[in-house]
Amino acid sequence: MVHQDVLDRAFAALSDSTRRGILTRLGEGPATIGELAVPAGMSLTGLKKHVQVLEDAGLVTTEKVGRSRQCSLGTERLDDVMAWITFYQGLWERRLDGLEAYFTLKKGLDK
Amino acid sequence: MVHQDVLDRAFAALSDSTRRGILTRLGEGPATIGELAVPAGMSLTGLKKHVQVLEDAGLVTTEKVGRSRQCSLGTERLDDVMAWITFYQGLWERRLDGLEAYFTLKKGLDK
DNA sequence: TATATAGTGAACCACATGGTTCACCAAGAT
DNA sequence: ATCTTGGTGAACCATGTGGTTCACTATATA
Repeated sequence: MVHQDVLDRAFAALSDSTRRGILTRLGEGPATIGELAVPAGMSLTGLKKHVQVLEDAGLVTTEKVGRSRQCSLGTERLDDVMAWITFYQGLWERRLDGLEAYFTLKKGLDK
Repeated sequence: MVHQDVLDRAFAALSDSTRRGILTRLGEGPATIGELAVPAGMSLTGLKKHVQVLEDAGLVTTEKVGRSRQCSLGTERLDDVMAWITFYQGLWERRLDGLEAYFTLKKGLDK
């Protein structure tokens, strides 16, 4: 799928624990590819790809400084992701309400 | 990756708009594979696979009734997903605080 | 200037994903 | 008893993903 919307890319970027780890690390401040690669136990090339995915999703910004690349948390605040989750939880709660209504009705009919 | 944790599976399941559409539809009440396949413009087999992904993530439960299969919203409330997003937004806000502190400091030094 | 270091791109690999068709089975309808 | 319908599993296909190695560039450092 070449054409993914913002939600697709954001959710996909977050579906990997290595990438979530990178975000967590960057929450403490910027880091280079190498500094991120060591704790991830991964090659520079491999880690770079993860950063690319995060950058495409707007979760990370990078800047080449000297011979290394500084990675920082990006501009995407995940508001849309949060909104979708909240929306879903609304559906879910209403589903529960429906079940409760059903059982209440059933109880009423039983007695 | 065979061993995915709950977050991995949940985020991955939500990273596809067809699947998010299925969840939205199921928020209005249960539906069969066929009823879900029509609006998705997809074969029964294709749609069944999406439902399987959602079921593996705990987002959907299904039950065979007669010759059709009833799909409903599952037990996964996405609390952990919500928690992660909230955690991330915390990181992000603190990052902003850091920038603000920096500029405040810089301003102080400039004058 | 020579050497070490940080990152990058291309090529490759195994496996996952998102879809299809086809053959089949079980359950309803006639 | 036959026919139709809803769903399923297997096989297949193209593309994506998560990782590697290797050759290379560009920047520091000695």
